[in-house]
Amino acid sequence: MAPDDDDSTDALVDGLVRSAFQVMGVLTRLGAEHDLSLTQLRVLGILRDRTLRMSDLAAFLGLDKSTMSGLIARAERRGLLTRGTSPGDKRAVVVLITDEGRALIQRLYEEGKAVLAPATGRLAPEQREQLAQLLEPLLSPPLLAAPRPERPVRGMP
Amino acid sequence: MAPDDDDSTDALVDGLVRSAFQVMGVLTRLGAEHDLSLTQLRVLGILRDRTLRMSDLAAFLGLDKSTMSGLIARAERRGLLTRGTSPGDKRAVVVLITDEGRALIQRLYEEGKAVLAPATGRLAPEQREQLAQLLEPLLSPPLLAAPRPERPVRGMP
DNA sequence: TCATAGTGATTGGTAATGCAAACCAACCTG
DNA sequence: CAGGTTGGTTTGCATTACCAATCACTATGA
Repeated sequence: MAPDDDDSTDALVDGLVRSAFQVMGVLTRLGAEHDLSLTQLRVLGILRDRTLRMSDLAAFLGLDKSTMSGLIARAERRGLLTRGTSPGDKRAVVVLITDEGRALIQRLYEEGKAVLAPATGRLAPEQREQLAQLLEPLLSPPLLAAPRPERPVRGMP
Repeated sequence: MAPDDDDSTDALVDGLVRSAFQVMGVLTRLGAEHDLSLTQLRVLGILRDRTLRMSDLAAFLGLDKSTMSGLIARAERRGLLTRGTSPGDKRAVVVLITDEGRALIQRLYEEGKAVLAPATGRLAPEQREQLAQLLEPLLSPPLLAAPRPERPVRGMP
């Protein structure tokens, strides 16, 4: 059934899942310290260098459109995001990050790096580079639906 | 401030965070198909080869003890877990996985491997092995609190 | 030994998250 | 321009998660 049902895949999946939970744990804790849920944190990360419409954002996050409304509303109420109307389509709502939101996510990113430093520091710089490169192929075509990005994507998804 | 404030760390953190979100997306979707939340899925994964008390489980997951009660109650209602009393301490409640729970998490693990196969398959077996090995140092001493494990931990955390 | 402090778990209250269904508004197609 | 589609919001519901308070049992010390 599985095309690569060997030990190397087992060990890899195991490591990926464990590292994912570890990273999520860090992000959850870090976000909580700033009253940000994981999803809100992610929204800010996505919008840091992009502007998306509600439905694109929903597709990106794998969430229902209706979920977005409340999510964006709360973030907007806190001044982290703003709603704007799309010039081309009067129905569409584009979500923009505010300066305050940008500052917050930037700060969180720095904090995240610092928290992960004890872990990443266990690798030599060449190893870090190698690890990042090995992860790349796993990320390129996302397994989950992503909206048509206007430009190549970089940074926290 | 950060001890390794270089490009290799930036790229690595970026890759780790993105892969984490990707993995979580897969697990969330997979779990949802079986009416399992991410946390429930994780609980099953943890208890697959272990038996823990409520508070240990809470510490492991980084959640409040009170959160566990409802979580375990729902899983118990579905027949995936059972509560038992600790022999040594009559206050303590140990949580055990049932055969049904074990079968479910095993099935999910297989499905997870299958879903991730297109991604992991982009790497050659040696690369997979190498990636798993590079991840290992990041995982060994967890950044978040973990309960005193009675025996070395393996498998989905 | 027995009162008291501490630990393990549950309960009740509140907020956030997420889905589904119903809905309105704007677009698009014939 | 009528009918269908798409983009968002609203409402209702279950789950998740926290905190504070509570109950049950354990452990401690006078």
